[in-house]
Amino acid sequence: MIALVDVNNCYVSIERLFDPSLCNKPVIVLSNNDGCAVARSNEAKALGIPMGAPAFQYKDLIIQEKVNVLSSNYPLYADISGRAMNLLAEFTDNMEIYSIDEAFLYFDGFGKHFNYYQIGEKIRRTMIKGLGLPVSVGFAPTRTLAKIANRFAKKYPHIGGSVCVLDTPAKIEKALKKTEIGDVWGIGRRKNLRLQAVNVNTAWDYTRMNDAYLRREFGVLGTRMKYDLLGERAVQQADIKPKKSIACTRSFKDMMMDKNELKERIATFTATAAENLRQQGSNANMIGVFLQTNRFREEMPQYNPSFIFPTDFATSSTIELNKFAQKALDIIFKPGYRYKKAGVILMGITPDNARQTKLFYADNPKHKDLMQAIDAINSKLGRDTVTFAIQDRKDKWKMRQDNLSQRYTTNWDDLVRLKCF
DNA sequence: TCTGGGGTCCTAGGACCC
DNA sequence: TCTGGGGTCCTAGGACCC
Repeated sequence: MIALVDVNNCYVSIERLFDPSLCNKPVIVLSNNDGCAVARSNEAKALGIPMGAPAFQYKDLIIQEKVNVLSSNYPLYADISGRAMNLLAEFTDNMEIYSIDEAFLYFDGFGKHFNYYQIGEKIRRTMIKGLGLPVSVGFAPTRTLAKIANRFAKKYPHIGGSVCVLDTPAKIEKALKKTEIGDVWGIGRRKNLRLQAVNVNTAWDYTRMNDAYLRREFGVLGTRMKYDLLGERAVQQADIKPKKSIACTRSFKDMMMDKNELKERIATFTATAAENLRQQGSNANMIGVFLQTNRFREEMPQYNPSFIFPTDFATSSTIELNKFAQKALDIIFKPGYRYKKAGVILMGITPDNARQTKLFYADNPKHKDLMQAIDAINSKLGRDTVTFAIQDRKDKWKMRQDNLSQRYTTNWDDLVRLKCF
């Protein structure tokens, strides 16, 4: 069996750990620049605030219903997520961390008569007691079914208290018949529409489709999904692999026209991406840069250029990468447009120990030591202690974060304070 | 006024090889 | 009139995930 464990309303639950007054109240957490709702408490969901809702469109409802609105605090969420994963890792020797708030736990070889409800309950108790986070647990023979089991655990918490076990063909069939096809893991908006057009409305309907048709219309993923839904493992566990692309992209608070300001942004994005690249011990062979105007302002002229530069050699040096990034910017920048978003993407990533050397070009060997020194200082004394001269010292580009909680677990100055009465 | 960020995988088609 | 067969690699774009 495979368990999918996920933290309920993850970011909201984490905020509640440090501010219990948020419990039992509608709460939403917003994306960068306080843009869209990316996490909602059950109370907020009940008010009809959808996932990804732009905050300004729900302003009236938020005021009227006294919805607590928070800016996202990613360093805090990443730290708590790490602790949650450590706790979960105690339950099995084979765990796949799927996202910041979910993990697949493999219970292979535990036998038919193992009591999965009990282990599910134990996981829930452990997470509440050890960390204060509410989780849902879904058990099933395959990953796609475990996702469905997890949905049921959330949807019908009275059935065994947020644990759902799909362990017999009869239970699986019943669950599939009750699951709309659009809610299946791997069916997005497009495929949902195409399936409904041929009268496939539930996950069960999908398993009744013939293989050749699924292969032709939905590719290999289409047939794999069918068998996964029937309880045969067709969707394999993902290995832990280094990333194949590393990006740093941001929307700006205001639209931007000045090329020098964009140069600074691109340099800063490159520095961040390169730092992540070095952290996984890799080098990049290509760097892509893009600009975007504001797509929501249709009356304004639109321009969304991008350019991918092959670097002359595999490198993780911020200095080298930024040279290419700036060249790319020179190529795509056109004056007169108001840019709303920009980004840098590192691609063609290869590990440090499998580096293709070039005959005519080489990395400056001094860069490696320099980067190591910079990374060491920044990791010890805080992000952005050492930056490149082209980078602004942040103040100017501060995101809109009107309701940011403290970095309770990642910054000494933000530790929780207790008062003695 | 205001609308996120960071990833993965698959496929078809082109270009190339012997 | 008529023009093989069997591959690999790369890329852009689409679709999906949280």
